[in-house]
Amino acid sequence: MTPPATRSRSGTAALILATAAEIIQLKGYSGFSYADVAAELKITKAALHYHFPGKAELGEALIAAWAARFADALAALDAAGGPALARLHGYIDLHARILGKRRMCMCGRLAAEYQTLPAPMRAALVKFFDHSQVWLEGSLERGQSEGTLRFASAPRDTALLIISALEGAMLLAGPNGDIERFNATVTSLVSALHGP
Amino acid sequence: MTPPATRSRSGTAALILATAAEIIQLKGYSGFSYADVAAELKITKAALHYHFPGKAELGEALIAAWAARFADALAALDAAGGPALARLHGYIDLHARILGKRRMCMCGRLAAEYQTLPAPMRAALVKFFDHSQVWLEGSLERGQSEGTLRFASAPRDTALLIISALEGAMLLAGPNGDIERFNATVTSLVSALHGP
DNA sequence: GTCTATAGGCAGATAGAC
DNA sequence: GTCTATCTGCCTATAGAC
Repeated sequence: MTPPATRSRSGTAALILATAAEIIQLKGYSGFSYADVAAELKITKAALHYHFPGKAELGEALIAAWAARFADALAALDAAGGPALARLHGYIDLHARILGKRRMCMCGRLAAEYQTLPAPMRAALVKFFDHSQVWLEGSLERGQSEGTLRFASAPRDTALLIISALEGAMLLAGPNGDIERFNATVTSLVSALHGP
Repeated sequence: MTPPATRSRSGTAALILATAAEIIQLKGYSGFSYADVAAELKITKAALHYHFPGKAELGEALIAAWAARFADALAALDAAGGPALARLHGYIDLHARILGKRRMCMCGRLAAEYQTLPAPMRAALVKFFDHSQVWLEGSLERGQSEGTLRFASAPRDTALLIISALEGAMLLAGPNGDIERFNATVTSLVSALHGP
């Protein structure tokens, strides 16, 4: 049995990834430091450099781990094989769960810093969002042929709208702290995809 | 005649605000420094501290100036007195124009960093987004009674959806660099508010 | 208003002992 | 694998001359 990518590293490396992800969701890439992670794990900065040579490499590994977890979640929704509307709600719930922990999507948070990120991190981010878009596009096409979803624009453009709305809603939930606002936005989005 | 808030400061202060806004849109609040602004304006950091005592105060002034410009633009749309759909397109165009300069909404960019911002900046951000929401809500109600806009959820929730989608679309335009993606997202959004 | 000079702190990173 | 110790550089901010 091949272990998942996230666990192919040593135990400490996995702890570092988990801790760094939390801190990045809070402070962003430019705002977090090896010192933050080291203090949280009660090890030294030098130990971090043993596992990840530099901040850029840690950043890459973080996106890769996040993307892998997200891909697993989408694959689980595929395996469940429900109707398109259920898949859509499953996708939305992935985001709602993150917000429930009072954080935002790590990749959305990093996307805000895109212009200042090292090239490998940029590429990984683009790949992450592309994957979501393709998955959603498939679900939307299915919903359209089932007749359970109604939308006027192309499935691809509608997928972009869904991703944008969810990431944007998480962005605005910060300033309000208010999950109710996120839910209201999502309800509005879903009803727009139902058609009247 | 009372000069507008943005120009009540000296010429240098206005230059600092304009330059700092550009840099913050690129690097964010935690990523930008007095050194960046000073270098761009070819003055010293100490001169900046004369006009704005610290980074937090500069940050506050930046949001205030941005909000004032945005409010002026919305007031101009009010004065134009067009139909609801035109108001909506006007609101969207404000964002498209920013993206056309390869930047994103400064307040959206700052919202991503909300958790690490000083309290006065947080409060100013909340106020900014609330103002947009109220303005949109009014436009949506008008469109609904005119019959030019059709949407199933409450005007307030639909306003939240619009703001979220636009901010999210700008967020995702970074990773793609691609204005076409933004436009596709917006088209999808508008068609969802037309009803079929 | 703008400058030089500098303080004090934290960043990312490395060398080498254990 | 983890540590101590240290380097270099940039950060925010201040004092005081011009």
